[in-house]
Amino acid sequence: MEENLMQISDQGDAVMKKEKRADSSGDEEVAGRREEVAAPEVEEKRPDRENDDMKPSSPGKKDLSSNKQVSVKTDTERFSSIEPDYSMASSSSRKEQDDQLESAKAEMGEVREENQRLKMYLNRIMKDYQNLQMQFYDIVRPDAKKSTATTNNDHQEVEELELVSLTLGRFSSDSRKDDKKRTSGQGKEEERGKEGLSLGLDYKFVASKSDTDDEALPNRSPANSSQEPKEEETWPPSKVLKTIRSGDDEALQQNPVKKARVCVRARCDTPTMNDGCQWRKYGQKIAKGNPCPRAYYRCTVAPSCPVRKQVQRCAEDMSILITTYEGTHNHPLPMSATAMASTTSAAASMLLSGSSSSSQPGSNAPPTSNTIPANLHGLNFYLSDNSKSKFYLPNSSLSAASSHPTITLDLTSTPSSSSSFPFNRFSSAHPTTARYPSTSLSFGSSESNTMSWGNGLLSYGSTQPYMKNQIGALNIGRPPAMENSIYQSFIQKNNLNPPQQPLPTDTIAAATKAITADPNFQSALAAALTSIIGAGNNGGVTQPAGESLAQKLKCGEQTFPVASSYSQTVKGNGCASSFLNKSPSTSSQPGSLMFLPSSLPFTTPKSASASPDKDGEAWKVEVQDWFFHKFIWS
DNA sequence: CGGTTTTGACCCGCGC
DNA sequence: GCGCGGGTCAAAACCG
Repeated sequence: MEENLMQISDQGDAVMKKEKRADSSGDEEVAGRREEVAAPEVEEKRPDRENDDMKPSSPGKKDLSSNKQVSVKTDTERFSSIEPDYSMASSSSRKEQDDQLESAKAEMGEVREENQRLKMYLNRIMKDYQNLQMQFYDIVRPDAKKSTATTNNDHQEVEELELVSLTLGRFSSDSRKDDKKRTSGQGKEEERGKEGLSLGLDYKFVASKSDTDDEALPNRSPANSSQEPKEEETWPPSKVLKTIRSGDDEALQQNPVKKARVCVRARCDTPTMNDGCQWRKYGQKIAKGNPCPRAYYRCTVAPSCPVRKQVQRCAEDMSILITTYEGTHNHPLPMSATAMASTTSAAASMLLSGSSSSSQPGSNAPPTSNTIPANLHGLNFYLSDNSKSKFYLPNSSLSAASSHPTITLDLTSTPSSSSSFPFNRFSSAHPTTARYPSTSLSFGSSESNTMSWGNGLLSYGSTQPYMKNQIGALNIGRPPAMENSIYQSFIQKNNLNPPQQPLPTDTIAAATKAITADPNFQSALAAALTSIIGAGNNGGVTQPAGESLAQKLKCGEQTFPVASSYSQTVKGNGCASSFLNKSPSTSSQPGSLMFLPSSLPFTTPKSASASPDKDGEAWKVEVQDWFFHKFIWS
């Protein structure tokens, strides 16, 4: 699975590159070369061309079907105007030119063949991936459900999950109405987040009832189940659009009922971790119980942006930086910032969805794992069954009084091995969140936490400009030299096997996003690749000048796996970096790694088809490992 | 000079 | 009502 998916990505990348190359070869590269190489021989080729016209499939000539051939002709004709110049050439040089033309054509043919081959690879890999994903669901879901019987619709539903709504923007919902509704009738049915995800990669569940729901509400009564489609129907895009139009900013701000916060714990040597956004410090306080001052920042990307963050060192471990995000950006974000923004938005939405149900007056239902996915499902997020069961809500007694429900993303866990990572979780114990209900997510990559985000928390934006942005959200900045050195020193200090790739700077975001994108991975991959390769040129919005992407973020470093099977098995070298170096998207941000799939090794897909035979546990571990490495190291 | 940071004052919610 | 603590404001200081 791990390798398979990586290969998918790499293959996909390669294919896309090839495609691009092939496509461009028709009009640019090859054409250009033709101008240099083929043109001189045109005149000489004229008899041949006539022959070609007479005998299109004449032996000895590469049959370059389609546009390339046409293009050659066109060029040939175009260059026929300079024929007299070349008529002066000697017969030997003509022969050379002829050979060059032949070689060029042959090369094009090879490229074409290779392209076809790679396409076939990609298709095969996609199929493998699908199969593996199904198997993965089969394996993971039982764990998630435990007592819940697995339905036979899983595969169907998995396929349905491939419908990805590609939108980016604020998605505030009329959740309060819904909440009221739900409160009265179906406490567990909250399916909408309360806060829109301005930067979230919205995965919209388009298909019919999802497996998530099934799993999310395993105990759901038939009546509830019957209501579920209704809930789904009450969440059509039109509603979203309406909400958007009506200005959910106002709605959000006018409803301070619960300002969800996303707390990110990560090991960070720098005063603040770089999430790609521009922040201005507007205050500092000594919080009770923590000698370290808490700094208050607000987003300055847009003057009216309501997003704020608090940064504070952990009292227990000064190396841990606790960053708490609050609010939703109301503006386009720099590419480098979309990841964190999406992450926090997703987490916030999760939290709101989950907490709201439990906080409903009269609702005795604790925010069990079942609740969350259901809530998320309706809105922008979708948690599959497995993730539901593993979603950890330590505080089951979310009080309605809490004004700041907090979800914590713990990136501080230190994996001792790829398969047994400590599951660091903390919640209300944390000073910043002590007053509020909290939800912990650890990205340290224990099985549960890793997969808890594994199903479509985030999806991919469809709008092209935003698509770029979203892809950018997957970017993993390559740390600058200084940072890298710090990281390396850390690795050395801890006697760790240094990874072969430079430290990803947007580790958190990348991990989160990638993890959350899992259920839609296939379609998203294709779309993203298409977008990236198609766009090719830039990474979208440039990094704000205030902070360099990789400047500070050194978070989650300890979550990096050591001597992973991934790195060893897949490729000895930094496949990610190798791709990334080639990535056209890196132009806008030197040193930035763009788009997650780039991290995937580009190797033969053999492991993909080989892995399905693994027993459940080993396979699961590998999957986890893959996720971990993929997201952390990409 | 404009933007950012610092820092004391102020506001507000909550608990007693 | 009062005190506490969190959060924000805004003037001054700082910086490039």
